[in-house]
Amino acid sequence: MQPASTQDPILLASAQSLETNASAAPAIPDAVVERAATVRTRRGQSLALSYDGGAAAFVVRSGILALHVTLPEGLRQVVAILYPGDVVPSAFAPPHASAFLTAMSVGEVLRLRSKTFSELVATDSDVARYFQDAAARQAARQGIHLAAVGRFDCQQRVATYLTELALRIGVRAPGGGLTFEMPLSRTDLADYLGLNADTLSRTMSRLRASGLISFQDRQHAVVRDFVALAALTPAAQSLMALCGGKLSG
Amino acid sequence: MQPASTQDPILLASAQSLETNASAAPAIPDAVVERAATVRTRRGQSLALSYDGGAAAFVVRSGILALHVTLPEGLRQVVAILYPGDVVPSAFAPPHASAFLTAMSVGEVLRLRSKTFSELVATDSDVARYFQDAAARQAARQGIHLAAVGRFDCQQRVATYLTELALRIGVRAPGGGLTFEMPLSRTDLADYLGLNADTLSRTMSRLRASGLISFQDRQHAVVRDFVALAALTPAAQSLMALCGGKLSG
DNA sequence: TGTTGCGGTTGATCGATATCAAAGCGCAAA
DNA sequence: TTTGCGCTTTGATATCGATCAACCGCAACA
Repeated sequence: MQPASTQDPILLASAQSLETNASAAPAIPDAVVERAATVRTRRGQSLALSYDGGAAAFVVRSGILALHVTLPEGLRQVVAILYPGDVVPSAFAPPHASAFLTAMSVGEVLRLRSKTFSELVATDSDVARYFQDAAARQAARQGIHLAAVGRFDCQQRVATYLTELALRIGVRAPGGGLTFEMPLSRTDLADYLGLNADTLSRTMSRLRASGLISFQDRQHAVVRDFVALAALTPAAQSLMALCGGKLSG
Repeated sequence: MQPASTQDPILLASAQSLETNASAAPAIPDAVVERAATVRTRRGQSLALSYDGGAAAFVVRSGILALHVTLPEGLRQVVAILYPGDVVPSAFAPPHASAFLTAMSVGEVLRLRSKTFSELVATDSDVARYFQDAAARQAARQGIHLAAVGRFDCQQRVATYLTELALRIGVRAPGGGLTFEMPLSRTDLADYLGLNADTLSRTMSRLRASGLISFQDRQHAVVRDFVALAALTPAAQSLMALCGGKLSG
């Protein structure tokens, strides 16, 4: 496979078929919904990973969440961004790392006791299949993200993030391009990408200056040239496969 | 069959005894073993993630493996190091990323068709529980590792890796300290830690010069002062919880 | 109305790490 | 043995991103 170029037909195809590719997460099994408490989130709300002192498991129904960890010395890292369909048993979070979930938008999250969820996975084959799918999707995304943090330069990381968001939640803007709401604050995004917030801001400004993106306000981005943006990230193809289910051809 | 650590089943961290190894991987369910092909690995051997053109799932029985990905522009990243008990369905690997498994030591790996494994998880509650445990352990480790790559400086990353290895496979050396075999080459380790190989080599040399570690040869490390080494990584506590007993004092 | 605080942006500077280059080492094939 | 090659180490230099500091916009609030 070739690196992405601006002429890449796959990229073009994706840019043109964005309306249809809204995320392909399978429906959450009824057995899970029935046994879960529904939590309606608002932006900024944080959810403890424990629940009456016991472990909990979360399933994202809608909206976007982030899983934060803080290690000693004040090192903060956003370990994962969670989209609808994703599953987070509290055991997924590293121990002794002050882990917590934060809602980045309004949405709904299902919460169960870990034991309940675990039993469901063990006894209900639909839930088991659902869990396997979710775990695989999330692991694959984490792999890409690790490669981005470990190997990409600043601009590539930012382009990767923007490309993923555009694919996941972008909608066609009136003047052409794709609009979406930026779920993470600049600070959280820096913690996600392994960058300094100042550096991130500079990189954003450079992308804005180059005309690839623009901002209505800090939280509303417009991708003016998706193909050029995607060409900036070495992970473009992988992102298409992960986030744009309809273009696998 | 087993890695070198069988000589000393109880890990000792300097003078402090570790409690029973809470993180010891549970036994692989018989149902998995019965349906799997056993692959005996030697160091350097690579295993394709597909199997007769179909997806495969792997379960590590003994030894250590690495999951490599290569993104366009030649960016290599070791996405995970796999220890006994770990599970890797090929769907865990990012798509379009030239992913493959490489054995880093002699060992045994069970290989199944993905479909077979998936059905087992869906129908056998022991397997389902096993898979959940493995997925959680691996996700938690990945979280720590992401934080290390995203937020730690060079020395902290190396100390983190060495601490984890010492906890997992270190055995007490005659002259005091903990010995273990380094499963990754310097190049692979650099790709795992998100560092340049030159920089990694320099950092190792500095640690060696400071007396914390020494090398019999490139692949045989001796941790001379585990406590001091662990003190260099902000993730020490998390690693203790994930990889072995806990620091008692 | 001013004050305070927080998050974001931008500039100037510094330093850790990447890059480039050269040499040593280990190992396998010839 | 020699040859060759890949991995490792080490030195010199370059550079990207972090750090420090100032300022802005905005919201909460007295």
